[in-house]
Amino acid sequence: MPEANQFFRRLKQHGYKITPQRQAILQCLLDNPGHHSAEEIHQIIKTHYPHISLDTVYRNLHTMVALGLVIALNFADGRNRYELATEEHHHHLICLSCGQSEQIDFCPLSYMADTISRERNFTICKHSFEIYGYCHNCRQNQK
Amino acid sequence: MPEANQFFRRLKQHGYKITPQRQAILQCLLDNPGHHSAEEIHQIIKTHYPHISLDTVYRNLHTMVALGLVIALNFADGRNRYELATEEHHHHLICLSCGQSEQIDFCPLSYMADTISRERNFTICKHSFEIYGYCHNCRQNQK
DNA sequence: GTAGGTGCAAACAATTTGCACAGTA
DNA sequence: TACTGTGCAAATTGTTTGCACCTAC
Repeated sequence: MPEANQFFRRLKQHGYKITPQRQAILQCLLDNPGHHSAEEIHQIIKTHYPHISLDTVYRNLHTMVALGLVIALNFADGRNRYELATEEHHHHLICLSCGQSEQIDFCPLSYMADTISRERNFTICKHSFEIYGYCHNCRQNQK
Repeated sequence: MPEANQFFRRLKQHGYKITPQRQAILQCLLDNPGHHSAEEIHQIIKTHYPHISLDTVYRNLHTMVALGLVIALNFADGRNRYELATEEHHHHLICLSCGQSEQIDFCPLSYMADTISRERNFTICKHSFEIYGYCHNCRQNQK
């Protein structure tokens, strides 16, 4: 696992042990680009590592977010999604019918961040920009 | 309640009855501009209408969102916020420490909506754009 | 060997639902 | 009167936590 090593190194640097569970979670995120819920990640890992518990997935995603290895997204369905922090920064078009999402490369914050920090005296940590609606396929099927 | 009548009319048009609970919820949103969680709305109403149940608040907010009278916002803390659909469209700066929010009048979608609908073949229903960080006060206090 | 990590089960918080009764139209 | 709406309690969903055992280092 070539790419994975940089993540293991960063875990170690912060005093975290490299357990098989942590390896599996990172490998899963590397192998499956895009955002996934904790439940999805758990299901994917279980196919080749049946004994991992959902709690462990949550716990480790949480620490990986805290270390900046992983980014957490909150979508409108009340379920968090996670993706590797290395992925290009982007936002999403999310279909309310099939749940599929496409990327939007444009980020409004890139134009606003400086102005907001300065004029509003606000330290920006993270942001969300997601667009919900119906994709081409689902619109067709509903007619 | 002058302003409230237009909402009652729209409920009636769709075959919904005007119950005191529904009146109280709408009045609460009219009297308290901005977004509030279901729990907050329930607490506010209980001060002068002690017998309303939280379930009823949820149920009615849900139908009001479906009718377009109310808008639901999902913030990062996993609790939905609701505001009247008549309020000026805006987004938020949300402090991760004190939870207070300020409005941002700028909406990135106003510049992108047409392009996305056309180029991505996507029917836009709603969107989120919220910026999280630390407000001036909280940054001061943490030092 | 030892501290941190895991799995299990139980706890939690936000929200939804089934059901019998109550209240609007 | 008829049927929608309500309150209560219980169920559900996503996530967190306490605890005893396990394992990476």
